[in-house]
Amino acid sequence: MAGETSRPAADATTDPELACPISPVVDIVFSRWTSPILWSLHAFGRQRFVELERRIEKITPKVLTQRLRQLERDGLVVRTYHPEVPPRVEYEISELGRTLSPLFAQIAEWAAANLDHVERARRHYDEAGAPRG
Amino acid sequence: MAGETSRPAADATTDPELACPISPVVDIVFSRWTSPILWSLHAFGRQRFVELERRIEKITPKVLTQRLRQLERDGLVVRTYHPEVPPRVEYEISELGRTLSPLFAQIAEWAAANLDHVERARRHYDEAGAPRG
DNA sequence: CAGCATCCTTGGGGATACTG
DNA sequence: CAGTATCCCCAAGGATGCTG
Repeated sequence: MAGETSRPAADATTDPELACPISPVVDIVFSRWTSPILWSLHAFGRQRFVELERRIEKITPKVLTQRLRQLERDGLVVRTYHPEVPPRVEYEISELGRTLSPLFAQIAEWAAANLDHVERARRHYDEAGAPRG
Repeated sequence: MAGETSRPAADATTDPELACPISPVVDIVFSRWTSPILWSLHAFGRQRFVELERRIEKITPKVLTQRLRQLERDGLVVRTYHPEVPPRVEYEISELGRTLSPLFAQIAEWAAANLDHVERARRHYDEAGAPRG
C-alpha cells in the first residue's frame, strides 16, 4: 500500500461495522491462543500435536484442536496426517502463514522497545492518574 | 524504536506461560475493540466520547469506557477533561500510541495483500478440506 | 455529554472421561 | 497419540436506568 496516510480505504469510513481495516486481520491472526501457536510453529518448525501442547503450557487439547482447525481453515497452518500406529499428526506454517513473519518481527521489535513504557504508564496511572470527571 | 533488537524481554523466553514474545503486545494492542478505537483515533484525530461511540458502531458506552480507560492506563491514549457545562472529554493518541502507526500500516498492507487468500482457503476447506484422521 | 451502577445473558474455555 | 464428547462455570459484554 503506497500512500495510505491520505485516505484510509473507502470501506473503513463507509462501513460502520468494520470501522477499521485491520480488524479482520486481528480476528484471524491475533485471536485467543493463535499468536503462541503461530509463533511456536514459526520458531520451532514442524511439530506434532503433543509438542505444541507441551510448548504452549496451559492450553487444553480441546482448545488447541479448535485453534489449529481454525488456522488450518484460514490457510495459515498445514496439517499432515500420517496413518500409522500410533497415529502421528504434524503441523507446520503454510506459505501464507510465513508471510506473517515480518509482521511478527515488527511486533517483537515494538515489544522490546516500548513494553517498559507501557509498564511505567500503568504504574503512574495506578499511583495518581485516576481520571477526574 | 531504535536499537534493542537484541533482547526480547526476559519474560517471554523464560516464562513458559507466555510462550511467545508478542503475546503481551497482542493483549495490549489487539484485545477486543482496541484496534477500532486506536484506528479511529489514529485516522480521524482527537475525538470526543460520542464521536467515538458513533464511529465505532455497535460498541456500548460501558465497554467503550472500559477500553478507553485501559488504553489510557497503558499510555496509548490521552484523555482530556474540560470542566464545562455540558462536560466535554476528548481522547487522542499519545506519543507512545503513535509509535504503533507503522505496525498498523503493515497490518493493513498484509490485509490488502492476503485477505482474499484466506477467504479462498476457507472456501476450499469448507468444500472438501475437512481433516481425515 | 460522559459517564457509573446494576442486573442479566451468553458462549468461550476448563475439566473430565472416553475412542480409533 | 490425537483427538472427540459432555458437562459446567464464570467473566466479558449487553441492556437499562440514573447522575454531575
